[in-house]
Amino acid sequence: MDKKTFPAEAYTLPFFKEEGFVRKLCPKCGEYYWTQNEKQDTCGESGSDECGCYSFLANPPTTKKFSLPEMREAFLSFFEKNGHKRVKPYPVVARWRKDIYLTHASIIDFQPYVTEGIAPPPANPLVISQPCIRLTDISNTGPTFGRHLTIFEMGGAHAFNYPDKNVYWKDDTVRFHQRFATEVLGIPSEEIIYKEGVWVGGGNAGPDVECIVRGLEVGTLVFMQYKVIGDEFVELPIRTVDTGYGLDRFTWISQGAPSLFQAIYGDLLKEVYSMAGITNVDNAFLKQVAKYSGLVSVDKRANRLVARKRVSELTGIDLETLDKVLIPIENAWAVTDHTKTLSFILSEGVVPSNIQEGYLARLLFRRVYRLMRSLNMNPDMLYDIIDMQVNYWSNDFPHIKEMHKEIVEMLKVEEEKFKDTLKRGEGIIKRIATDLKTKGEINLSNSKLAELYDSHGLPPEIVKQVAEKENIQVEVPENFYALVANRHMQTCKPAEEESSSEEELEEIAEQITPTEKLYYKDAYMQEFDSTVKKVIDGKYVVLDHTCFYPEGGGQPADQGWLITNDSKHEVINVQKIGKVIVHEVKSGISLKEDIIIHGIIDWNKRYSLMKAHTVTHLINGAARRVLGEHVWQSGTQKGLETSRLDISHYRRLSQEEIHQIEILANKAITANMKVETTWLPRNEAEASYGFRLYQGGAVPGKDIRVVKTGDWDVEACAGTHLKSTSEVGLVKITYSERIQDGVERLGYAVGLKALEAVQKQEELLSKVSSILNSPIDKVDKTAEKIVRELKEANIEKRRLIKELAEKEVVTGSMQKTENESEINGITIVKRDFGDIIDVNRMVQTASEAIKHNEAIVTLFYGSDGKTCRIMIMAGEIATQKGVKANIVIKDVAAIFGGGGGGRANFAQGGGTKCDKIKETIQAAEAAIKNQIEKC
RNA sequence: GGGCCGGUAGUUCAGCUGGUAUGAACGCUUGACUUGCACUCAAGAGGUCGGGGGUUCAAAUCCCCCCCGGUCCA
Repeated sequence: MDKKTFPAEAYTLPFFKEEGFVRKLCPKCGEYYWTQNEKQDTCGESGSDECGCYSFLANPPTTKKFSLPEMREAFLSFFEKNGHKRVKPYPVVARWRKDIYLTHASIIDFQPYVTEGIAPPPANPLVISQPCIRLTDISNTGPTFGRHLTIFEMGGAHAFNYPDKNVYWKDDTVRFHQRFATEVLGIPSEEIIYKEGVWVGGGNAGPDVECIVRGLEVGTLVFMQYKVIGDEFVELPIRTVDTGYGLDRFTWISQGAPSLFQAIYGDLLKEVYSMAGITNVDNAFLKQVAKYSGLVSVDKRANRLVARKRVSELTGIDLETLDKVLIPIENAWAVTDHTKTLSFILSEGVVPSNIQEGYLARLLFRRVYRLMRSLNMNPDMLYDIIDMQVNYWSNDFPHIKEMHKEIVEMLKVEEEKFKDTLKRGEGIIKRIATDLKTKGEINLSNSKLAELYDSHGLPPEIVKQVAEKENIQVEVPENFYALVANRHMQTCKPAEEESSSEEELEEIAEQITPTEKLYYKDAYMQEFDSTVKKVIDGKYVVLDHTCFYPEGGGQPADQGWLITNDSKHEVINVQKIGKVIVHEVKSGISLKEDIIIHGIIDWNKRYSLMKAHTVTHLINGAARRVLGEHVWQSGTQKGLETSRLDISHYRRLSQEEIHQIEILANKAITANMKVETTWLPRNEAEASYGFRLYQGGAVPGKDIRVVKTGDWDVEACAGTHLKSTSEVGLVKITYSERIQDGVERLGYAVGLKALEAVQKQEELLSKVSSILNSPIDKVDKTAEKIVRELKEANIEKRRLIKELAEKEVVTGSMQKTENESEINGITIVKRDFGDIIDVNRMVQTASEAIKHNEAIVTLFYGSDGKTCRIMIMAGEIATQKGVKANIVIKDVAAIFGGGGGGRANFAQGGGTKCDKIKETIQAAEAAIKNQIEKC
């Protein structure tokens, strides 16, 4: 897609004119910018185009130094004074959205409900300081001296302009920025450059201006006003002012520190330095490099090396020195940053895992672990750093302290898992090394290196370390991670497909007025009268209002009947399409629009599902109480027989924990708690109950249905619920399993079904007890004994076969059926095993015979009428005399319609033409004789 | 959600193009020799080859489905 541009008018604001800003074209990067400084001849931004370099180092443009909390407060109160309402930060885990895992900008908090006009903003205009996590910047964290971080605070001043209500737009937005920078921070007006840009993200777009101060972009003012459809920009009804003030960057320039990390972390960073054994950090040196650090940008395919070379040219410091001094410091910075990110993510109950947001936590942890390893730090120091981070940030984010214990616990479990992975990996590498050495190779190929990372989680530097101990050379290519990405490209298949009939239904449903939902008015309503609004394809029926519950939130759809004066239609499925509820009936040909019907739902089914749904909330609350605050629902399905709830947890559940959860849930049932459902505006619901509401994931809409079960549990939930918990009667957890790393599934039965489940277990136990002929309280001991005896019997059987074989040879009991002939001192022993075609028997007997006499060849065969077997074994001497059993078998097996193979001293074959077995054996005998004679 | 790797003795793993798992090492048992801190030697025990189908005379091995574990990426 071509890069879109906006005309100059889009950026030409009264403010610029009034204040004497002029629009210039930057000769280096080719972008337009606005400045009050006549002499300014580039946009000044320190980036890969080298339009400028940092000039705030040891020379802050502000009148005083700010700490991050001071900067945050200055920002918030400035906008507060200017009509903005201060809003509390949202979580860093964006559970209210299904398209992303993490909050990576302040506007994320208000998408999509506010920006699309579905729900009103909590205030308008508003101001917020939002902790944001950007893992895309993970490899830049460190090398860019703090311009990139995985976690930072975005100061967001937002205004939402509706067609009938304009708050403020571009001009005021830039004025606010200018005033904040000059009046509050004291930055000289002519030092602020506004660079024109085009912002595109999350399906929206609009012009933006980037605010540059002494080489560093400190803020971006975005004017979201388009929706991106294909190549087109389409006007949005709501225009959103989306400003991002980089509070960490503002803090940095206010202190003029060599790096942002020093400005933000202060003593905490010094502690990390000392743990890493980094002493005497040379700030003058750092400053020299920092000046040009804006040129550095590492992405997946490009590299640190090119940027380093350029910095080396500009500073005149040789590459080796740069690396030697910088790498440990950059790593220490990254450790400091990543541990903050981990503290934040884990404090919100993300459990490290191999999927979804849990994987992001794992990625961070493993990176920190590796960085610490490269700094020769003791892994235990991680917990000291985490302690410091928790203390450092809990002043402003108190919930982190509350989760301190759980954060540490999860990290400890995660550390064990990574250690296991590494240990496993070492074994794999060693084996590969031995393998390579036997082949006479000394280099590990790039593809192997990529495979080790991709399939076994072994980072290249660790592979290198281990392999080189084994004398295998490893060259880690610069584009290593691109190689890994390529592996994925090659194997990725495009997946698509969406049923067209569903789309059709959606289109039709849009035309119909929303169905009134009687099940929300009264969940206990079983019958109703209604009018048919629409019949589609003779089987999809839309009513004026209904108490049929459509499938959703893990609760299956209701079933029942739609009855007219002269017909009865079975409802087999109910779905919600848009705002319309569609009943699928077995045959609805006779249903016509506008006729009155009487609806009856299958109440037994529905009532069971209501019990299951309410009990799911109770189990969820119980699990949280037993296991901790990191427990979140990650999936659920209600059913008539059993229901299940998947929860996040970092360990397998013990039986004791399961029993504890079961006990608590049953206590909650007997506590006879009221289940209250209320519709609340999104903002209000979030304010009263927090984001824990979103147990079932993102919930659409302006108003949210809140289901509150006494003081036990509160969730946003669309399901039908009991009035009181005591109606459930009983819940029995029947199983638990691990769905994914970090996700445990609990299965349970409710009410009478729970009793049935217990009775079934009982029946099973008594059945086992009667089979074992043992009293119930001793079945375990009896079973143990029986299994042991069975094993012993198997062993005995094998021993007996061998013994039998030995005896047969010794006593010569083979005589009757055997048939011996001799040639050149080699005896050929033929034997028909009759219907025994168990090769093992033949083998045992043959090997015993050969033990006694190495100068024989056994030619054993058998046939059960369907298949026949032939086996030849030759003793040492016979083999020397030229017997090649495998060749004989291969040659003759065709005669009885089969094949075979093996080695010179042993071969076997089989076939299906059992009537030809005599012939086959004769041929085999002849072939063996032939081989011996020829030798 | 997608991709990749793996599941064989108590443990860590071999087992190539189907043809005896006399599998290897460590651990275990017994004996001998020694008694210092991975002793040595000898003998021995130990395996529904993750589960279920299929192909085949014959499957740990090939094909399909499922289960379990690991891992990378969204």
